[in-house]
Amino acid sequence: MSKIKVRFAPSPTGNLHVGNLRTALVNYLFARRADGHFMLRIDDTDTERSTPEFEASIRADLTWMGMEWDSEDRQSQRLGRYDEALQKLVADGRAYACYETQEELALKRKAQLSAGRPPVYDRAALKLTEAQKAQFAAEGRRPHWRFLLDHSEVSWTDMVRGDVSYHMSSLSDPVLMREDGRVIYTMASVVDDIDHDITHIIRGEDHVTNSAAQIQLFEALGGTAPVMGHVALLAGADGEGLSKRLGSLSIGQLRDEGTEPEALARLLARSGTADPVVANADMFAIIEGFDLSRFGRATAKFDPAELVQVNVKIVQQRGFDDVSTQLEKLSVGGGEAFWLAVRDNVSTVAEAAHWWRVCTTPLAPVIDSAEVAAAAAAHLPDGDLDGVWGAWTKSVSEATGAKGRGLFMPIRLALTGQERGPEIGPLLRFIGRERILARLRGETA
RNA sequence: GUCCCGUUCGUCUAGGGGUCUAGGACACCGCCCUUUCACGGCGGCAACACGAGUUCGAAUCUCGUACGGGAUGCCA
Repeated sequence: MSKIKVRFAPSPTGNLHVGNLRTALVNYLFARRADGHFMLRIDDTDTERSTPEFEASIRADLTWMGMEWDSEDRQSQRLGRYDEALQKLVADGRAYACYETQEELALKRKAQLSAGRPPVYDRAALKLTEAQKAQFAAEGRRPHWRFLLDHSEVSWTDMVRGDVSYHMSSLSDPVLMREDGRVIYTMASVVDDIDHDITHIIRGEDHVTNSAAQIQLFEALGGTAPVMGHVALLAGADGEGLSKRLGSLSIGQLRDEGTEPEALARLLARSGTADPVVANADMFAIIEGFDLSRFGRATAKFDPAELVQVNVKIVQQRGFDDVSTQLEKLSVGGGEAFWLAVRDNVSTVAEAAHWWRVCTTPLAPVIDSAEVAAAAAAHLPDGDLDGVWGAWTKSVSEATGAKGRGLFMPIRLALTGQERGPEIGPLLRFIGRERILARLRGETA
């Protein structure tokens, strides 16, 4: 048994959304789990829509998620191979030239549809005589090429869907090469998978009919089809397809909103399975627990609210070393002590900046109890403010008789202006004596 | 239109004829803990899309209906 090798093959015609990223992640985890090889393949044969910017964005997203690839290739560098493959197919009688224009084909489809028949290509080009083809050539018309499907039943055992079979007669012969000589994904992908020795193809269920046709292509090209796995698609929280709302679930936006990569990975690796989403940032644990056969066949919903919940837990587990660079960028000071003081009260790392501002920039205090505030000001211990919280509040309590919430809430409101937040004690040294006293007097400071 | 696939607590799902008064996780609610919030502990609420059929017995098998997703490109 050769080593397992999978690939993620995005086309740089747009930014990744959670659905795409999930496909990438599933491949990545499958490879890592099996100690296999994870390849990145850039499917850039659609030169009209592919851009270097999208490609850079895709790479950035994968890297951000921690999915290193073991090798990479791009289809635009392998054009010669596709021509060779087409030649072989033509020689073997499995590919044939077609001369219909796109308008003619569209018309044909429409007619079939209104006649209540499936819009399958009628293979009219197969009946063209040599003279007719010569005539087209003389007119300067160039052919596009189709794969001659064997109208049998194709079946395979799918890694997530079990036994699948398709009657190929309900499919159109797929176009392999455009009129202008550019290769179509259907063939390029198969040629690549053969040349790269891909052993398992894992992709979304939107590819099942592709897979059926491609299995015949693999065989026609002298290879055997890899093991297939089609995971159910992800839908938005409302159940609608993800592609319809690219913007709201783009990886870039999630990242900007403070999503931690491990949170996304955790959720994406588990949604569609029965396994609980564990908020643990350990990527190794995610790999260990990954099992493709646990994925269901039903469309899973991706709920951003759940992502937020997982994310909060991941953030609160972050050690200072994990976030120091980010805090620096946010101009949050205070070092490890500050992070430890606030991390249980933030839902994103960026929110630490909020509490840093509360501590270090002027705010309007809320004086809920003038008596407690005055006593607090009077009893604030001299010297280092670290660790004085207990003694300080005790003396304030003795002086005023205030206890519990009645004691702590006025101090919290005076010092932070808010009812909720991190424990006050560890924050004192960051607010500073002067500011504490001023705020207790009700002054904006 | 045609072809695939799907439909179990709010969500992700377990389950493949009797063990299902349907299990788990997350969410939610309550209680406990607590010097805010959170964490943690304990408990609770809550689902087999609908209709026929097969069977002694159906969440599980069959058919139909409804709804949803995908495919049906000289996109990937």
